[in-house]
Amino acid sequence: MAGLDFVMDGESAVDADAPVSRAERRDLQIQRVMDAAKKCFVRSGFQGASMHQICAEAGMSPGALYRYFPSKEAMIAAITEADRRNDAEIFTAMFENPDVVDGFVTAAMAHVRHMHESGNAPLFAEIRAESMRNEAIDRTCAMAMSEVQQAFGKYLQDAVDRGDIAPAVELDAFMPMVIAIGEGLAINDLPAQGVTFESIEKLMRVTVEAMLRPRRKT
Amino acid sequence: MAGLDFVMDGESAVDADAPVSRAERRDLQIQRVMDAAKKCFVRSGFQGASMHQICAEAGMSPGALYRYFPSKEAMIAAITEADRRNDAEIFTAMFENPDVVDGFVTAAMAHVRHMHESGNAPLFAEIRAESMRNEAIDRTCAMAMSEVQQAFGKYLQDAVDRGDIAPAVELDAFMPMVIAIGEGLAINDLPAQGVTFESIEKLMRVTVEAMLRPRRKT
DNA sequence: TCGCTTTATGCGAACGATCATTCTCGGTCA
DNA sequence: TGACCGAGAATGATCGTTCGCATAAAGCGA
Repeated sequence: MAGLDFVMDGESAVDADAPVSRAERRDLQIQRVMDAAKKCFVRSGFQGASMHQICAEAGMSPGALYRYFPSKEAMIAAITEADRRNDAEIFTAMFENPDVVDGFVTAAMAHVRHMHESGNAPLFAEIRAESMRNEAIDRTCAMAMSEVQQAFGKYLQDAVDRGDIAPAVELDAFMPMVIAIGEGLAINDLPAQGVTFESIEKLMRVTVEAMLRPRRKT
Repeated sequence: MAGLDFVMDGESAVDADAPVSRAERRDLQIQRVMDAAKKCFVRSGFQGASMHQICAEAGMSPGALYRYFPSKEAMIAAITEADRRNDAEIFTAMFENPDVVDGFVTAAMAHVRHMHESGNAPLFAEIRAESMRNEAIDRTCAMAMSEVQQAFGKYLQDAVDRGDIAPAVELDAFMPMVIAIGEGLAINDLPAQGVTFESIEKLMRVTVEAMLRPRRKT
């Protein structure tokens, strides 16, 4: 009788599917829904993707899906936050590089690479468009990015204080402009247009160098 | 009985609405619909804005509106093309400036200014997001911009040939990158974030100068 | 370990609302 | 008179969401 306990059987073969607690399984299901939702949002946009499509992609019924997310808006918020937080993490590596220009260029290139490989550019464009009219999404973005922005500001200010760099404009103006430029690169997925990573990095280095250590006069 | 004809009453006051031919009136109505649609698309996005909302904004019934546009998709295409063409025109002034750096910076600043004043940034973001998943919209964008891009390429090539500039990377890579950066600036509406036009122009000039006339070595 | 209750999970039909679009018909011009 | 225009109800489809019900798992006193 005890031999029929399939839970024990599963454990002896692979521990990939069997020995999961209630809470673990729940997290797994949430992840499953989010993966499906992300795929649908990339394909059709937030408003364009229907809950039925997301259900089909997740292999789940509407009744089941709504056990994990109370509404479509909550799903959009969750996807947005996860995506923004993921992007933000890439930049944290920058703060350990003592050379500001090199640190920034390296981090930005990692971001470009990640955007290209993950195919998340359409999702990012969608998030950006949505955040301009949906204040809740805008706040979600701001929250997820605020830590990196603060760290970035401090990173730059330290470099200014020690005389390593002398930005062409005040940091208050510099930060938003760099972020804007970065977003442009993120949305456009240049490698997909045939631009080599080498070209991107070269031009980015020249640009950042000029912004942070401008020539005396013109 | 004739005194009840309010159309004739209007003529006696101002000639702004009365003496129009059938075709002229049709163009006027089309413009009215497009203005309303643009407003709704800015507010709610392409998918989020309903035809009923657009009808209400235009002060028109669905039956009337569908006399001028066969479908919502056609309206999206029309709005997209008009917006892209409008943006493209701003850049044509650049090609008459013999100084490439100054020409580009001046045109780009005009674009930033226009984006800020017209409040079209959300519409642009929406267009950009939509063009990544809707091939028809993508083609509409490409068509509207192709002339300016070609002219821009020629403008730069001429400057290269006469030794005025020496871009940090090949023009084939330079063009998409500059466009990407420009889109980032367009979406972010920096003046709305408190960044002054002076700061934007200064950093832009430093950047463009560095991209087109890079320092010898690093 | 056994039965019993409680809770969590999943399905899929069904809901009312809203969607883009069409139809019908009366009015207005050339 | 005939082509065009406009209103607004109506259409079928699809939307996000809910409901009822069945099953599986966890909790628990004995």
